[in-house]
Amino acid sequence: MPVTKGSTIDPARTRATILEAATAVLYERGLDGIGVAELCTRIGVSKETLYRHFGTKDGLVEAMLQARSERVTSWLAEAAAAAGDAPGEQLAAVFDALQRWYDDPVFRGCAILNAAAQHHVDAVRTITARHLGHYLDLLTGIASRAGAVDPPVLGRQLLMLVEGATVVAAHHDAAGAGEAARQAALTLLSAAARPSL
Amino acid sequence: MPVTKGSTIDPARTRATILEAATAVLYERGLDGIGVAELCTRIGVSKETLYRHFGTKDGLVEAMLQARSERVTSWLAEAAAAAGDAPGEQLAAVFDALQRWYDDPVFRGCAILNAAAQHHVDAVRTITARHLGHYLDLLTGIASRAGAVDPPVLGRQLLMLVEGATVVAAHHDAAGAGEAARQAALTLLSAAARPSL
DNA sequence: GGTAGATGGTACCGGTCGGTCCGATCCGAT
DNA sequence: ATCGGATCGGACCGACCGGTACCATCTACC
Repeated sequence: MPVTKGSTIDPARTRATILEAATAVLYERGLDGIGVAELCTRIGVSKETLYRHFGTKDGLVEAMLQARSERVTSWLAEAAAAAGDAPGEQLAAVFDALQRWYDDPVFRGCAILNAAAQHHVDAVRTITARHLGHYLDLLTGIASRAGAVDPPVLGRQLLMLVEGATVVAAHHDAAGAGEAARQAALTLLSAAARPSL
Repeated sequence: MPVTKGSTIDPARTRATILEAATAVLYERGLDGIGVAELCTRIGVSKETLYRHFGTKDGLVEAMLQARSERVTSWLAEAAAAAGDAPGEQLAAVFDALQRWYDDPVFRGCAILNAAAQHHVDAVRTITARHLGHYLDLLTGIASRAGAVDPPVLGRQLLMLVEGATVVAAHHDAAGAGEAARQAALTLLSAAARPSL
């Protein structure tokens, strides 16, 4: 957790290190749950360095949420891709990946949605909307390849299952949330692909 | 018992007024987005009165979330009950009620989940879990009366749709979120009630 | 009219907030 | 050997935080 500055003074590396450590601490404590001073001691960096890299606390938050969105989105997309070409398999893989996330002891819900729930800054709302948009694209693609009658609608319903499962896992009971959502998702997928049955 | 009434101006009414006004302001601004001083001027009450009724800011927050949970839960239950005895109709009524909520210009997601996303206090987490539990009871009851093979599982899946629709409506696009979720819910209900088809 | 509780208004408290600044130190390149 | 950028550690700032104290005022009941 302390700054592991390799052999070089490398601003880019310092920035990345701050980002990674700050993400963990702010996720655990909440954006307003820790001040900049304590945050800096926890991640082992001076206030001046943090402010030189990110300007303001809000700047750090935005950079961190943006990075988190990209990481999580590609992580889900890769989980789907690794499951092969069958849309049903890809969808199941997405929810299996989510369940693994829910089982992480530090899981506290989606960091981006948590941030949007408390921070009214426009930049955060923009990042959040785009984040959900990326999820929607992934799920709509699966719906489309499954031959759904109305892929955008099914994609949206699957997005609701993803987000709903995350909320339930975070605030009610994480055990089996991913599996329950996966089963519901596959039911919707089948019904949409063969509406006559 | 004749005693007790030493009161004069009606503290209970004052308390209720504070609770109602504070709910609106804190929902709009976020729990940490406004200080007690400004909050008091906004709701037209002195700090001393507020602190005498609720002890601390956290006390106010907890009382407010508890009241909100009860109001919203009974509101949804009544919407379902008003739809008659058919489980499918009741379920549809729930999502129709949600869509009306989403269409409110001040809609910013579920106040209770928003609070839980930022506040790590145990009392808030407890209120949130219980709140979701009440939703779950309502939906599991519908699932059961619909003859679902496994009412608890279907109830949980329906809960995910409710919460997912709320998240999507709050942070992505409110238009038609309730309708999309309703359609998905009815599909799940049909599939669970007649698994052989 | 007297009295007691409820309230408003306001000054005040210690602490913490986000953010700035400066000197000392470290490091890689020259 | 030296120099310049990156970093650290901490002092410092004004503003605001949640919370308390005090007092004048108001209102309902006697």
